[in-house]
Amino acid sequence: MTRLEHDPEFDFEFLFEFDQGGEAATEHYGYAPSSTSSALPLPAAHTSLAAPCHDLQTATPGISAVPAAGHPSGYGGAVDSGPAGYFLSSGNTRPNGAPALESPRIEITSYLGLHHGSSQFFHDVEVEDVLPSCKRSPSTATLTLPSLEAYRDPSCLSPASSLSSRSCNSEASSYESNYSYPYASPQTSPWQSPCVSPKTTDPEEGFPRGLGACHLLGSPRHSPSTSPRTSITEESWLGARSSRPTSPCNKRKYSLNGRQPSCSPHHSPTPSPHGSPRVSVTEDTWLGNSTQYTSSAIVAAINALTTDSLDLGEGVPIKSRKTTLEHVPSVALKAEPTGEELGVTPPTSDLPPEEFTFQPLRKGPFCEQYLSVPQPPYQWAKPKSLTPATYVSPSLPALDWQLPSHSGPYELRIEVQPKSHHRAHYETEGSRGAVKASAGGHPIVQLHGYLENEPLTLQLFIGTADDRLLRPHAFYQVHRITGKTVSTTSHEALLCNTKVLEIPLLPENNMRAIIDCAGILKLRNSDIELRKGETDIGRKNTRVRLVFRVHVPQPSGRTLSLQVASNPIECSQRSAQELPLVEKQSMESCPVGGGKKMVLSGHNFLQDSKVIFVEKAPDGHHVWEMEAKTDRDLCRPNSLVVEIPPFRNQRISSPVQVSFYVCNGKRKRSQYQHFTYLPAHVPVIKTEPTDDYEPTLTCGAVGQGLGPLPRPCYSQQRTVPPDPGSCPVGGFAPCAQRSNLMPTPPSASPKLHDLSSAAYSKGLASPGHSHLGLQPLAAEDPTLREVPRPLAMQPGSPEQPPPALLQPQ
DNA sequence: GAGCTGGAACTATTA
DNA sequence: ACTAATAGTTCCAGC
Repeated sequence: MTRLEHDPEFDFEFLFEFDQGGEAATEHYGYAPSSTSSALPLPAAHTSLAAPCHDLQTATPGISAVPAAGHPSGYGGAVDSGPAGYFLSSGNTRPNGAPALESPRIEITSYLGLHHGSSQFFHDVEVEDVLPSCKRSPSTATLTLPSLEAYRDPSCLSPASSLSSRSCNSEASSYESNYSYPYASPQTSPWQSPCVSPKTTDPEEGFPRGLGACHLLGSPRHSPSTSPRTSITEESWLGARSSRPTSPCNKRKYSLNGRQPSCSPHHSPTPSPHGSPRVSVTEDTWLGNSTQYTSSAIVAAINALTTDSLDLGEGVPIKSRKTTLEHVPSVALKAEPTGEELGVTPPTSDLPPEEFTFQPLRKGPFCEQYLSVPQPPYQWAKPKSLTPATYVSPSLPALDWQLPSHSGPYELRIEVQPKSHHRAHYETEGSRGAVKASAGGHPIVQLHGYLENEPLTLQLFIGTADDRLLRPHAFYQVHRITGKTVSTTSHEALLCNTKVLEIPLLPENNMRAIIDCAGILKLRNSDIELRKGETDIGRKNTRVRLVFRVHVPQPSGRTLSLQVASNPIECSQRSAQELPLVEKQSMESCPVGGGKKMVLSGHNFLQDSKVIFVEKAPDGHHVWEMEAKTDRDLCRPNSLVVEIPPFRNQRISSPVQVSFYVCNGKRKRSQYQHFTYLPAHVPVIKTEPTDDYEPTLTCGAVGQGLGPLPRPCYSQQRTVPPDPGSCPVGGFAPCAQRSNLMPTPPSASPKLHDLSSAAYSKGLASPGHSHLGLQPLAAEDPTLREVPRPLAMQPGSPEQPPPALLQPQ
């Protein structure tokens, strides 16, 4: 097969149509309700993505399970003849403009709530938003965050709540910064978001829409008020701490050593992330300040609540929860009342039927996921403070979706890669600053091909750097850095447990952004691993990537989403100091005979470093291992010259993908790097991924500016099945992630593909599959997570197969 | 004084 | 079960 044959799919893009026309929606999946879109300036539409996007993704599983008569699930939902996907029925819009869901929707299983409670939640919020302002419930102001806090898992909040991150502040600061944001204009503001009601008259109007309101950016931890700190009294703060799960206390015995006097929450050295802001925010303070809060603030608060709920679902570390349980009585008491206080009112008749359907889902499975936690009494539908315009439909791709880095004239490229090492900070620490570039300065990202005058929003989140599909990293979160040294405005958003930094991409800057505002926060493994549904382990899972996304509005009203991931970044202090790291290799392949010299550049190379070539069987075990000769004399801490060993089989007929790693000791090994042995006498096959696009392909958009060597090679980016022919997708070099890194080959003219029904219906057709099949199963369904992914889904594969082909098996 | 950093102590986990 | 090695967290100190 040839790639060309599949180009259309290969290059597929995620085109999200806001359905302004109303019909397109049917063709593309999951889309923003026309109403919403119509009300919002295009730019706004993409800016923030929102939770909604998660809705889709999260919802998918559940939805897909349903016969979905005419209800395409989320993005993939497109059913050829069916009604517009998800929220798209153009003709079926709610009074408020929000598209009405079709009856079948009821079939959505609770599953949605289970893993995507957040989305659901968002959805609810959105729904609420849709409600006329007159219907808003004043009760919003009565939201008793503290109670909710009790449930909240600090860890979940940790990112935001962490003192170190000064989330409270940062959040607040975010808002503040937003105010100052030059592009606050509703029309042009990069922050604009479909989520935010354009009609808002709130003071915060200038503030990045969507971001504040929709995204919760306002993370719960962040006091809605602009000055969280002030609103937090010392007492409340301490109190909050006390509630902290303080995992360390449970584990550590510093007290015994005298190092840490007490584990008492009150004395906890590390202010509980969770605690705090929320808990610390007394009703009084909240209410008191609330007056100054705009609807956005309220939204943020609501979001916070939602976040909590989310946390309960996914984000809340059980450990924390356990702690909470220890205080169950109080918690329960608090929580219950809170719900009451919240004045959560059951969905009223005002709400479209569709929206009601969500109720059960949310409460049921969603909460069940957190068995140990008392169920929050509050109801999702409650928040009604949002303006109609704030309704946001789930339209943007979920964070764990694999998106291309370029499409048509557009290309999102990392002009300057981040350093391969960046010590992440814990919540208990102060910030360790922004991620830097290896040559000094900071990473730079630029969107090429965009000629409009409308600013866009660049999103940044911390993604994984393992061999699986790129997805938000469970143990790391992006941390917004502010200060004199930070020149780039940014805003924090929280999407389903993942912090997203939103940075303006301005035409006057050539759509180029210097990422000097992004730090990395490390969450305690124990907190994350214990949360239900989390299957990833934190131990030795210390590599991340910066993932950038941009949503480009298309003339057609659709939105093109592009994504690019940086080179891996080692975030562990120890690993960074001890483990060898290969950043680049001078060659990607050579004939089976070997003998050629390959230069590795990276870190922590020793004269005693060994380079081991390995061929792995599909099941992971090593079929062949060979130590390559290294030139000790040429060995430098940052470079190593190695002679390619001959492959075990000199008669291969097709390229064979092997791996190699640098070893400094028993357990000090670098990540696997990939290398391809080519048949000795067979001409290089054009389709061989590695060779064709060598220079650019290299990590495509990602690799530039890294040095003399052709390209950085990271295992996760370049994994090619040993035998291309065995690829389930037949010829496609299967690799979702690759797409992010590798530009389309010249021969394959980029085409703007939208996630049309055609493409997605295939993948979505079968119930139970995640939309597009691109979405990491794991993220959605723990059970699926355990299932080994077919090679076709491996990120490292050379090319990204069509969505339809990437379905999990 | 706060934010960054580099180091290292101390605990937890794994081999 | 015990010990050593390794990894994760937290704390300290200097800039």
